[in-house]
This record gives sequence, C-alpha cells and structure tokens, in this order.
Amino acid sequence: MNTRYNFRENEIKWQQAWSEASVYKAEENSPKYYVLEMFPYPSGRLHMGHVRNYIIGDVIARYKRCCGYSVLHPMGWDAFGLPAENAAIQHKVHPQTWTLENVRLMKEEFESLGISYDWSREILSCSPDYYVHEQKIFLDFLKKGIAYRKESFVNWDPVEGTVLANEQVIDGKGWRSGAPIERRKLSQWFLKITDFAQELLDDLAQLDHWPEQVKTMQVNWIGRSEGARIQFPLLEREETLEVFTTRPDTIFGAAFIGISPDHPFIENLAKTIPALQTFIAECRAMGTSQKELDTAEKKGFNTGLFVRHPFLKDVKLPIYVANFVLMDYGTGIVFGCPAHDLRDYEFALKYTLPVLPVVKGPSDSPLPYEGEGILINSHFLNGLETQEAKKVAIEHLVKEKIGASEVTYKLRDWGVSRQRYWGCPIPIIHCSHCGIVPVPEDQLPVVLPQDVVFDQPGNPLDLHPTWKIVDCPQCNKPAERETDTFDTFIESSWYFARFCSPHALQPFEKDKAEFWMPVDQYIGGIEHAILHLLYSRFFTKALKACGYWTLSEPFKNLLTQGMVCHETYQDQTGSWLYPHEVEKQEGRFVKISDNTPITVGRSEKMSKSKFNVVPAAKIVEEYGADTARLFMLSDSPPERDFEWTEAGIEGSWRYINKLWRLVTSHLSEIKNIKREERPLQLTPNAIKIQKLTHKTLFHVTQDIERFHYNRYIARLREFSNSLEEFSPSNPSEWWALNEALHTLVLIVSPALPHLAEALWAELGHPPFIINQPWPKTEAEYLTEDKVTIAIQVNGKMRGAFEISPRLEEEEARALILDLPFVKPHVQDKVIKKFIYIQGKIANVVL
RNA sequence: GCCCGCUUGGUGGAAUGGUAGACACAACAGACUUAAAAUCUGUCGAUCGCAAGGUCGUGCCAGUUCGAGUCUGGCAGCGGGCACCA
Repeated sequence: MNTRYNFRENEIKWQQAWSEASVYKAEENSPKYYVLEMFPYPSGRLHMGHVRNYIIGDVIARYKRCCGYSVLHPMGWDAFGLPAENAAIQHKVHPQTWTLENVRLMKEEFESLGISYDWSREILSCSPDYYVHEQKIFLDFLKKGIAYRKESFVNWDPVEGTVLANEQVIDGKGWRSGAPIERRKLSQWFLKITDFAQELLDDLAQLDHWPEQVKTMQVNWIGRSEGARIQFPLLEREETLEVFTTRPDTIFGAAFIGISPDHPFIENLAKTIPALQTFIAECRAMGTSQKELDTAEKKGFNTGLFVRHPFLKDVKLPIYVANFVLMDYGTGIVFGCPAHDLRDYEFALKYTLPVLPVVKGPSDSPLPYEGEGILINSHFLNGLETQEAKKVAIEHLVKEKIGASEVTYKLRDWGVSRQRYWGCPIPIIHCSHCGIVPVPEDQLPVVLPQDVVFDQPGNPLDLHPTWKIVDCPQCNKPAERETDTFDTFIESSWYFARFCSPHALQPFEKDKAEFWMPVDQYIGGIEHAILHLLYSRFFTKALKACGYWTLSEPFKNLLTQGMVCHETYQDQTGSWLYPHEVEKQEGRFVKISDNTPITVGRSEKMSKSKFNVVPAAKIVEEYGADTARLFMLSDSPPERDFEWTEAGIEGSWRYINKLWRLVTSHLSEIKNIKREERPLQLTPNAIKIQKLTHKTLFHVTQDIERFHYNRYIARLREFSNSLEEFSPSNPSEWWALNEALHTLVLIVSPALPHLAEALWAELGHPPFIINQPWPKTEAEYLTEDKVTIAIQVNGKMRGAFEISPRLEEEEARALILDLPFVKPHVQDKVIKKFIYIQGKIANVVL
C-alpha cells in the first residue's frame, strides 16, 4: 500500500481513459441539464482566477450527471478582441497567430484540470465557421429593422489618428500618445435594444433563480421612468423645443431650459455664434465615458434666446447649453427647476437664476428639496400632492395640445461598430449609387484578410490595398466594403445557442437549441452583471423576433462568482513582478533574482496586466489537478472573492493524501463485504457511523445543489475525520465502515474526480465512478433521539442541556427551571415568559 | 458623480432570527525520528480570575425582538459596473 497518492500517474491515466471512452459527450436524452461557464478570452495561460469559474461549473456538471441528467457542458473561445491587436503592435505577431497559440496553450491546461467538457463541441469565435453565422444574424436583424445606422461619438486620439477604447483613455489622454482625447462623431451601426426595453424589464420577473443584485442592476440600467413631453415655444421664432421631464408637477418652478451641446438645434445655432462653437468644442474635449461626463464641472452657455413658459404666457425662460444634458436621454433638452433638483440648484446659483419653491416638503427641509409634498406657487396645481399634481399637469398639457405623458428608458441603443481589425467583418457594401447594400447571403462569410500590417495608425482593414474594393451586388459598379468590425460582445451574445449544434450550417438548429436551451446553470464573474448578460438576453429576444426559436430568456439559473485576488508586487523601477519572482525574507519581500526590496500592493483581482497571477499549470504540476480543485472549492463560497495563498494549497494536498490513506488502509478488511447485505443487527457504534454517513450525504447533496461548496468540503472533512477515529471491532461495524467509505468516495467525486476514480478502482470496482448514480439518503437514519439545546435567562446564555427534540413544553419547563445554572438566576422571581422552541432553545424571561 | 455589493479571531471562512467562530490555514508546544520530511497529539477571540467561572466581542451609531452576525434606518471603509477591456 502506498501512503502517498501518486497524482501524476493517476491523473493522466484517468484523463486518457475518460477521453477514450468519450464519457462527456452530450447526448440528447431527457432529462437534460445544460451547464455553461462564460467562455474565456484566450489571453495567454490559464491562471487560478479562470480556474475557479470552471471548477465551480464542473462540480455541478458532474453531480447532475450522477443524478441521471443528460448533461451538456461545452467550452470554447471568445477569441476576437483588442489584446490580440495590442500584441500585434507590441510584439510584431499576427493577431491570429497570437490568438491560436494562446488557445492551444489554454486548452492543454484545461485538459490537465480534468474538467468534464464535451470538446467535440468546441467553438472558436474568430473562425469564419463561427462568424459567418453572426453575419447572417446581422443581415436578419437588418431586415427586421433591429439593425440601423446613426451617428455617434467615439474617443478620438488626434495624434495617433485612431479611435480608442474607454480603457485606453487615461485621465482624458491617449494611453500611448498622451494626447488629449476628443469626442468625434462617426456614422456607425446600432442594434435597437431599446425596442426590447420593456420586455427586458418585464421578463426579469421570470428569472427567479438570478441573484437579486444582478436583477436590480439591470432594472436600474434599463432605467424606465414615467414622465411627460412638454413643448416650449421659442420667443420670436417659429420653433418649439421639446423637453422630457419626470417632474411635470414642478413646471411652475422652471427657471431655465438646458439643452445638450450635441443637440441639432445647438449645432445649427453655433454656425452663427463663434463663442458657442468654442463652448461646444470645450464640451467635446473629453472622452465618452459616463464617469467623465458625470464628474466634469457643470457648465452652461447662455444662448441669449428664450422660450415661453407653456402655461404662463408672460413668463420667459432663458435657454442655456448645458454640458450635463445628455443627447441620448429623453429629448436632449430639460427644463431646470432649481428648488427641487440638486444639479439645477447648483446651476442656478452659478448663473444667478431664480429659485422658486413649488413643492412644500416637511417643515424643515432645506432647498433643493427633491422629495414629494404639497404643491405651492403653482396656479392650478396648488394644494395637490406630487403624484396627483403630475397627473393634473399632464391633463392640462394634453388639453392644450402642448405635451403628453411619456415613458423613457435610460437604456441606449447598442453601438456595434468598431474601427478595428481583429473582429467579425460587418457584411455591408457601401455603393455610391445604391447606398447601403447588404452582402448577399450566398456570398457569406466576408472573411477577414490575413495580409495586414500594424505599423501605421488607423484600422488595418481600412488601409488594406484591395480587400475593401468590391463590385456592388446590386448595380455591379465599383463599391467599398464596410471596414468596421463588430463589437466582440456580439460573439458572446449567442455562443450558448451555437453549442447546441456547433457544426450546423445555419447559426443553430432550432430543435437542438430548443432541446438544450435555456442554459440550466450559467456561471461567470459578477463584472458581467449588466452588459454581457443584458446583451445575451436581448439577442435571445431578437432571435425570437426573427423566427430562430421560441425562447425568450437564455439563462435559467445564474451564479455570479467572486474574483480570485492576489497581492501585487513592484520592484524599485515600478515594474510589476509575478508572485513567483518574489520571496519573503525575514518578514520583508525581495526580488529573488537580485535581492532588491519589493513594494507590496493591496490584493486585487488576478489580472495579466498587473502580473499578480498564479499560473494554473504551475499548481497542477506541483500538486495535481485535484489539489488545485479542492483548494478552489474549500475556502470561500463561490459568490465571494477568494484570496489566493500558497499556504492553503498545502493543506489541500495533505487532505488528498489523507483520503487516499483512509480508504486504502482498510482495503484488506472490507474487500469481501457485500454492501447490499446489511447485517440484521448493528452495534451502537455501527449505527452511529451509519447515521453519520446518511447525515453527511444529506448535507453534502444540499450543499452542492445550493453551491455552498466550501461547506460541502467542510462536511467531507468532518466525515473523514470521524471515520479516521473509528476502529471497527465486529462484522457489523466493518459493514458500516465499508458503506461509509463507499459513500465517501462517491460524494468526493464531483470535486476530486481523479482521486475518486483511483479509489473506486482500489475498492475493486470497474470504471467509471463518474457514471455511478448519486447515493440516496434514507430518511430513517436522519432522526436524532437527543439534542443539545441552549438555555437562556433573559436572553443571556446560561448553559446547554441535552433533551429529546420532541419533548413538550410543560415537561421541558419543569426540567429546565430545575437546572443548576438556571435556578440561582430565577430564585423566587416571577417568570414573565417562558420561550421554548423544540430542539432549539429555551429562554426564561424574568 | 450614479447604480450594485461586501465588512465575523493572526488568516480564509461557518452559523432556516435561537449555544458566534464549524471546517481549514498560520502560529506555538509536544510525540515519533540519528536528523529531516511525512504523520500524530494538544493550545489557539479579548479580558479578569489560583480555579470554578465572570465580563466584553461579528466595521460604527441607533432601532425592532424574549433573543440580532442575521431584520430596519443612518454613517464609514473597501470592491464591482458605468455602455469601445472582456
């Protein structure tokens, strides 16, 4: 008998055996269970941050397989994206070469972890086999009116002559050039997610197995608000300005009109006012991110124009261009009511505009008062409450034909054009005669050209000498291809459907997709709570609208797992260092190569950019896949952040060996015991072990189903600790131990598949344990005769007491009041209340 | 700035409103060993006490309750997202 478990030999042996037997191949049998972890961007090598995501999914996939489900558990690569282009610029390597090499390395590492993927369904999103379908879907969206073109702003780096991602804009400057970034308008493709806003909002109610916080974030993001559209006629002009407001009740407190610098009215007006042009330029001299816009100083420009108040013919309001008014929300024009809106209030102070209170709140509420109350100074609204006043105000607007109630959403349409090479080409041809012409479906895919260079700024597709030159499919005259590519969020918005029929000639086969979908359990980082999940929900609905399927929600259950964190290290030059380049000496961290001191930064999300990653390959090499898996599961619950420590992994390795010894040391005694032949008489010790076995099984099953994996592992440890202490002395006790050990091996298998497989073989069974049914809990072994309950006096713990969990209050009361640690506190005082919860607690209230 | 979370020993964490600290990690002490590794045993929130035992303790301040880590309100610190990172 080996006292050390040989993981190297075992893990490879079983991985090969599983692969040869194709045990993870998904077959379309009911009942089905679709487990999906968010597919990774192939950034290089797998680190422990990735691993956590996949192990969490693998445990549930393996468990459900044992429970008799036909499990679909696929994996693929979200392979388009910016880092490949950055690598191309930095290391002079083609994005495709770089990406495919990363995929190769990461796949090897996946395989070494023993995850139960059906690799026959692998998806590579940068392959034309995949993106051809995306181009087809886009053309269908175009037909259906879901895709359209409009102008919008991008981050423009004037030095590089390139569009930058928000990530590449640091403190308003280009990350490479350092030049101040400006917002520039481009004509781009959009998807009409706003048409689905109400459906996206309403259907959240169906998602009762999604975390509340994720649903709340999506509700806020969609941002439905009910309000009114109100027309303000311009003085001395024939035009009117249309305003959206959620507070039509405060209309009589209006002090000014605020209009977005990007509004066509203003752009038009600026043609004759140079100072306004300067102001607009100032507003655009920053990036496009919401944070930047929100935190910028609030500024206005007085146009000198006025509108008339809609209800008060002799009141005129000045029109300001205001940098905080967004063109994308409402109508791009607001009316300012300084007394009841903080931003308007600050604006009014700055430009000395009147502040007229129109809502009376609680007596001491200072201005601005944003809450509800009774209307004052408001003519026909006086005396009404806020909600009623809104209704009455809208009635008046409608009656006078100068406005109406309206619902708006914060959600904006999804801009999908990117001025980049490494993405899916947009299948469109621009013809000077025919305009925008879709590429005919029989000419798909539009394939990315390979021969591109990255030695000049701008989009390599745009600079390519021949690729974009084509004949117009309609008039055959020379035309040009669209050189923008798709946002990479598109690939991840439908890949879950592709996995259902990954080799289909259409995007997916309807019957297969409808068999497997929705994903029963989706698992990924909380950082995707809004964008990726909302886009996927939208795609599902848009595909439904185009007749692809009848599904309306893609993910039934969602688990958002926390991040794996690690300290960051920087040497004296400020360069980031990998954890393995650093060593602790006499309480201080130094660089191993030259012993110079290291600055230790706070622990944060493992990320390649800060080098604070622990490569999965290193851990698997040193300790084996099962140890890595165990450690990822044992310490933190999946939803929480996880702190990687080298010390913890050692403890997991010790436990793997402990399990190995626990089972293998008893082999000779138990090899002839038949599990199904339960002895007629069990000794009290045998009954104890039997009860413990079933209790453990019960809790472990519940813990796995609820994703309480850390408790699952803790239960396993408690169970094996008890089994270690147990020394059987007669056949019934050996029988009980044999049953316990078999159960133990079966219930560790979702977490530690290699070890479980090895132990199953040691116990004399043929492969594979991973195909064995999950053991059943028998209720008769779960009841207890005696439990320890807590005894309190006036809510304060005074002791514990062993009692039958079914004892009635009257009997219990007599026993408890007589206890030595209760009596002195009670003495002859009057007992006001006696609280007794069977099997739980008693509280004597004096 | 806006939206969403999180905060419990030296550390990770456990606890259907009912004995706070399960299960581990680290540390310390000991056993085995020529020695080391491995393994095993014990101690391990703070504080008072010779002891029995007492008092305090779940970021901070209030509240609800017989009873609050758990529910409610407020505050602080940290993290995630903010539409072109994925």
